[in-house]
Amino acid sequence: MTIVTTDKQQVAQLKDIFKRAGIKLTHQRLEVYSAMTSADDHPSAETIYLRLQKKIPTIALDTIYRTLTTFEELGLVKKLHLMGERTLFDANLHQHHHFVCNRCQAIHDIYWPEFDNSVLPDPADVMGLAHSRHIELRGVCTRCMEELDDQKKP
Amino acid sequence: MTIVTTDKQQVAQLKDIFKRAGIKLTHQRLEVYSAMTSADDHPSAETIYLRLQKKIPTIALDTIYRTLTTFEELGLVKKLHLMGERTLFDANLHQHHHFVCNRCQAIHDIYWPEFDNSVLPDPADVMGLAHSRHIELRGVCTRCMEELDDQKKP
DNA sequence: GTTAATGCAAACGGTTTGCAGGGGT
DNA sequence: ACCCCTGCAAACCGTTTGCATTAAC
Repeated sequence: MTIVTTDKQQVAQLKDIFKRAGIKLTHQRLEVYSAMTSADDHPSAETIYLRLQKKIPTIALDTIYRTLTTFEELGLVKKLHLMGERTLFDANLHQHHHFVCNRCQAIHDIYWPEFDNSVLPDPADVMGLAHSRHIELRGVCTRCMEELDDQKKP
Repeated sequence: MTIVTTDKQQVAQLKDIFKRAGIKLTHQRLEVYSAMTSADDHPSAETIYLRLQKKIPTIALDTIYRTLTTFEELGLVKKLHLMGERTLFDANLHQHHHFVCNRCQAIHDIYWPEFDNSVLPDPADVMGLAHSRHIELRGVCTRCMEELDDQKKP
């Protein structure tokens, strides 16, 4: 489900988006965006920071925060508030949901178009107009279940 | 959907629960529990703190945090991480979901047993065993929609 | 009387902000 | 040349923690 684009395409897209928004396309913003779209997990600001330090040793953590906030305002990334601790960021803009493993904290994407297109129950409909719907499943992931099984029979 | 119990029943229930857990039933814990079960919103620790200051002027905010954490470990309340900012607490233990108004930040409970009992899609099933499922709807509540309409036609 | 819970204050960690210098347009 | 963005450091705010006192058992 990952959108594969060449770097050149990404840069051209970004240049256009930033031009429309009237803000500058800096090296840091490019790298943060690249790190976000190439991430196959749901990184925190600090995770992006650590990953970029190899490429840009002088980058500052608050720049990551500012950049990701800018990206969110432009609709390039979404914030996730799953674990209650730090904010996570997601560059996957396709409608999807999340499975969180309570043991290893891994987060997996779930696609469920039948749910996305289903009609909300009456009580929810009366409450207002829902623009978005997000499911958070919590449990134990397959790998952790295997590890737990292995512990039982040594 | 609110469970109505008399104070005496609540105290008896709590005494039993705390005895089993081997911890003390203090005045503060009683009042926090009472404030939680009588709340018809989804209060933060600070909200509970402000509400209790009238009854217990010397109560401290960190006591609220400790108490609510204890309650959560006992399964008496649940933590909510909806808005990304502060943690909210919910004494409604019935399986339910939430509608968050993006305009006024109001949070409404949604009951949707058909969803709760529905079979998860294959991809989610492969990821692991889901113990809980929670939907977060976001949009504009009915009241805010009316207010927005009123602004349009003065 | 023993032990755990409270209140206070200080620490903590993630995030935000004020400011001066540097880089994009 | 202009102004925005960055890096640095300090502030910020919700939450947690160490410690002495107080209250529940």
